[in-house]
Amino acid sequence: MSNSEKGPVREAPVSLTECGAALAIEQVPDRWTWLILREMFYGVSRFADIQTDIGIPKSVLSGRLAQIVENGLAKKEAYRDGSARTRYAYVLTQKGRELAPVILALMQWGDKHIKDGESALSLTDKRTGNPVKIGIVPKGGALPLRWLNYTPVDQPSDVKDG
Amino acid sequence: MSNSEKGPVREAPVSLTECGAALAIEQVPDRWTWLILREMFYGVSRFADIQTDIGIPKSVLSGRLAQIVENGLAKKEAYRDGSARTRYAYVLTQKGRELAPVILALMQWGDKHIKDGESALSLTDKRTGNPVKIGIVPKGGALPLRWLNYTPVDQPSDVKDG
DNA sequence: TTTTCTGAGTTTGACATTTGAACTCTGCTC
DNA sequence: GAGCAGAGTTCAAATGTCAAACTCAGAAAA
Repeated sequence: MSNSEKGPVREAPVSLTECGAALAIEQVPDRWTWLILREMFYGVSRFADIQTDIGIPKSVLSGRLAQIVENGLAKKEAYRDGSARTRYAYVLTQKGRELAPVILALMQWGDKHIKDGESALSLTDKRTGNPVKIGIVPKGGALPLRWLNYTPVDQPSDVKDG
Repeated sequence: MSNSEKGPVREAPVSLTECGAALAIEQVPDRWTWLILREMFYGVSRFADIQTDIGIPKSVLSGRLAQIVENGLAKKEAYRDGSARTRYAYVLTQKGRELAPVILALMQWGDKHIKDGESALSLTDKRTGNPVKIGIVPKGGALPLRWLNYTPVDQPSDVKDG
């Protein structure tokens, strides 16, 4: 990033109430909320599945899901597993889905700086199969989210795409 | 995003310990840490400046800064304001600076979904002056961070760039 | 020399949140 | 009508947060 270098900066040029980043942080304020959203990106949508996958206490999960729904990041949808009674799944809304670049940027950063360059998920352009990443692009130059394809790299898993 | 749609996903394809995003979240786990990093991106580096800018209790700031330094996101640098005694500033390392795409993606999302499209910061390509954004790009197609220029949009502020 | 000032903390004690375990509620299926 | 399972709620203990008061270092003023 860049600004003029005349003396130390004594305050942010954009206040907390006007800064999109600060406002976004209010809606995704903590570790658990991030991890829950990560699960939802992967398509994990049920209370118990999320709970065991990330090891969150049920009481906390319950509260976080309520916030997530209230903020419009996900919605509670009825589903029926076989002939069992109606249950609920939490699925991302458009607003929630559009957090994907944030999560992916986070992943890219973690892969580079914590995993020393090893990535557990490969991202490609669904049409061409070419690898993609998150980065700075001229306005209008980004690929739409719906062209993004992801495949786990290493461990034999059940999610795959074609 | 995309995966095959045969039944609900019951667990994430990438475990917490292998997922770059999950590992990244461990290093930036909460609201305060995000807000502190936001300050540092803007160049605010002094304890007292960060403290009053985001309204964090000193005791919490002290702890968070220690974590941030320990995780290698920033380093504590001596500085001397005029002839006064040596003091310390917290400045981002390369690792910390490379969180920029995450913060900017967050900002972009907040501007779109919380501020209804109004942005307080305009991002441009430093060489051409053309507007840029964060998005999905073919590998190798992203602009390097050092070409990024940001200018506060509206409020008469002291940070400017040319 | 002693005092004052200021940035950068630490300490304190009241308050809030998180945790894990146990409990509840609901409506199928046996 | 008993058992079961998913999705919670409730509880007490541990942990974290907050605001205010206190400490510490060293330069400068008195």
